[in-house]
Amino acid sequence: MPELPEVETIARRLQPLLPGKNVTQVSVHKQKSFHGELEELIGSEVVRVHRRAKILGFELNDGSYLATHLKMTGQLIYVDDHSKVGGGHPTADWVQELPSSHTRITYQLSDNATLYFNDQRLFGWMKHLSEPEYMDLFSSWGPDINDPAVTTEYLYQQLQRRTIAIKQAIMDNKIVCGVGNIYACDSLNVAQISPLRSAKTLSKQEVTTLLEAMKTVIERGIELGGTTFDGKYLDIDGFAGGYQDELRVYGREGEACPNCKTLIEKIKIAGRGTYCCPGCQT
DNA sequence: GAGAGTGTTGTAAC
DNA sequence: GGTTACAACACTCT
Repeated sequence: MPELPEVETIARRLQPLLPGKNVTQVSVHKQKSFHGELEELIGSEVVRVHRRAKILGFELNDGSYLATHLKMTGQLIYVDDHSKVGGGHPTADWVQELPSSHTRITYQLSDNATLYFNDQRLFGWMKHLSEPEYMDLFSSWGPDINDPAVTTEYLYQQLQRRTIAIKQAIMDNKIVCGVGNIYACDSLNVAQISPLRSAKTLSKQEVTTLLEAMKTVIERGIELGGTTFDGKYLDIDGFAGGYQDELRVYGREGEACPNCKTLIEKIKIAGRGTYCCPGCQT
């Protein structure tokens, strides 16, 4: 499930690979997954790979952008050169079989490189946008969680206006971007705050603790290359991330809390599975 | 074999 | 404006 660390990992891996390459051919296998005019894309050169919130943007040489949101099951897989067995960029074995039944778009690039957009559940998308259209994607959103603009003061002011559960609040893009279900659960466990607490009841000290926990957990997620569950998130070479081995509470119902050894519970908040410790998260 | 659960986000309704 | 419910979808699990 791509959240900020997963998308950031993809951006960092693609940045040294894509700039300077041209789009030579595009095959859209599922019309729903692609928005824009294909003809305008052919011949474009990738200038830069960029992430904002959970959106990945490829800046092109004409000033337009190819933007993508992976939603829950999207993957971007990069293959250096299918004809070079064992050469070039290393990939998982199954990558050699692409395109698969879940491949929605295939981009042929110069130097025989290929970029596959796979998306099992068809929620994800790729859009070719002008610069203003691209910027407009973010117009109603707050800053990224790892943006220095997200200070205790900022977050505290935002939370003071909300009566919703704190877990829901930190996942709200209008407040702060990039915190998904997995990292929200883990951050609240680090901060020892109950996900059920109404947002406005947090003291300034608790907001400070929570913010630090969120930034630390997200940073650790980036360091380890993201979280892979059931193969739903994969890096550009088809391999899994590493954070799932360090998860504190997410997906660990019935296991001991890393803080106090109380058994972790699974509850539901706003229709989303939520894992927390009834012992130390108050 | 039917039904529920999964997770992100925009939208519509309150 | 905040909050809530739901739709978009395919696949797994009960």
